[in-house]
Amino acid sequence: MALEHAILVSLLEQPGSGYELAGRFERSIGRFWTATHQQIYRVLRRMESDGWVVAEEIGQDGRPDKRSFSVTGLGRRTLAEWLRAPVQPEAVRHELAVKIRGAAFTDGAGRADLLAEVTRYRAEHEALLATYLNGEKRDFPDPGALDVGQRLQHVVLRGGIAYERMLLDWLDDVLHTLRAL
Amino acid sequence: MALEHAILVSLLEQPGSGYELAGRFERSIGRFWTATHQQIYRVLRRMESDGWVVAEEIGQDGRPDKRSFSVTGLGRRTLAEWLRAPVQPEAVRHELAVKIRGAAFTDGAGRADLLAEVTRYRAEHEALLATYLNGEKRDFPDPGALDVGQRLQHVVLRGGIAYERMLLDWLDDVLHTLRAL
DNA sequence: TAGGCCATGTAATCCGTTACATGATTGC
DNA sequence: GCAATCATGTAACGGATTACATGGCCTA
Repeated sequence: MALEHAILVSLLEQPGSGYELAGRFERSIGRFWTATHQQIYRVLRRMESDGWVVAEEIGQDGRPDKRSFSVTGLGRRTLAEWLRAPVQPEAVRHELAVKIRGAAFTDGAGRADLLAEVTRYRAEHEALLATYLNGEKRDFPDPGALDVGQRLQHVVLRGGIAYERMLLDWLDDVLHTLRAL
Repeated sequence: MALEHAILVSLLEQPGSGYELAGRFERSIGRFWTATHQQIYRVLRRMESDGWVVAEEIGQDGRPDKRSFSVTGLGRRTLAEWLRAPVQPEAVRHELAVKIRGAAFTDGAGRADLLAEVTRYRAEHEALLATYLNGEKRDFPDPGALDVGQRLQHVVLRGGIAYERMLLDWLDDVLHTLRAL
């Protein structure tokens, strides 16, 4: 129910085409809201017909034409209204936790497999933390000299970093627990 | 794609009716996998016709009859197979992060509203942490004397506790950042 | 007597995922 | 020559959400 709003925020930060938005959802915004290009094009069409965004046709040579979207006054007001509404309780879907509790009903081989999988998962998140820390160094080298938008982007990134650190610590706890069974 | 598996784990821990499962998804399992009773009944019907679970009709007086489900051998094997598969990358949906970045495009009143909302959200999660800690004291008073299933349930609960603590710290960071704008 | 709990469902709609489709350009 | 990137879509399916429906019992 909030892909529209994530798109509005992204387009306010920087206007762009559906393709460019899909790229951002793969990178920065994807840290806290995921979407595929199919979803983005569909929602963008609806947002356009509702007057939340307008497209500017940009002819390019050597490249397909693109439609660059910007947020209208109505879109801005719609976002402001949504910002005032309470945060909806989020749908939790933590597959690894289900698997860990499920490990009580497998044999030793199954548990060894889970241990290997947790190790792999941990390495993935260690790499993700490294890219976050890299991005922080690159984008916010001097935290004292940031404008409002950058300070807000930075605090969200710090949330991602805190989450990954917490996750790595907990995965170590999980590995110890599985080894000690 | 894994509600089935969450239900299998829950029914292996303790057989029960659709209604009872819905209650568990509101309480303990809902910490890492949410589902409504409508979803549960639908999936349960499919699982029954696939032979993953069997129902036992229990007539009750003064109460509607209920159908108590247990996991079959096939259900157990299906779960074991799923446990061996890699964890799917999770779909992230962090509405609050979208709102924080969106706050760059509102006025002072909008930001004051967001600050109030973050404060409310923080209180909610403080209460949630308290219930987790309470549950930990109640269900795992002596961590040295637990069977395999309990140790796994405990490590998952510790994950929830670590998450809530991390979240509260980050929300303090967010509140400071919003106040300093 | 009103509201909450036990117990199970149907129907409509919306959202998300997966697969498929097109076509030019640039770099290895 | 092949793969990746840019750029935009359609179609089918399945999962999730929301609303509605039934009905008896128990407690304040």
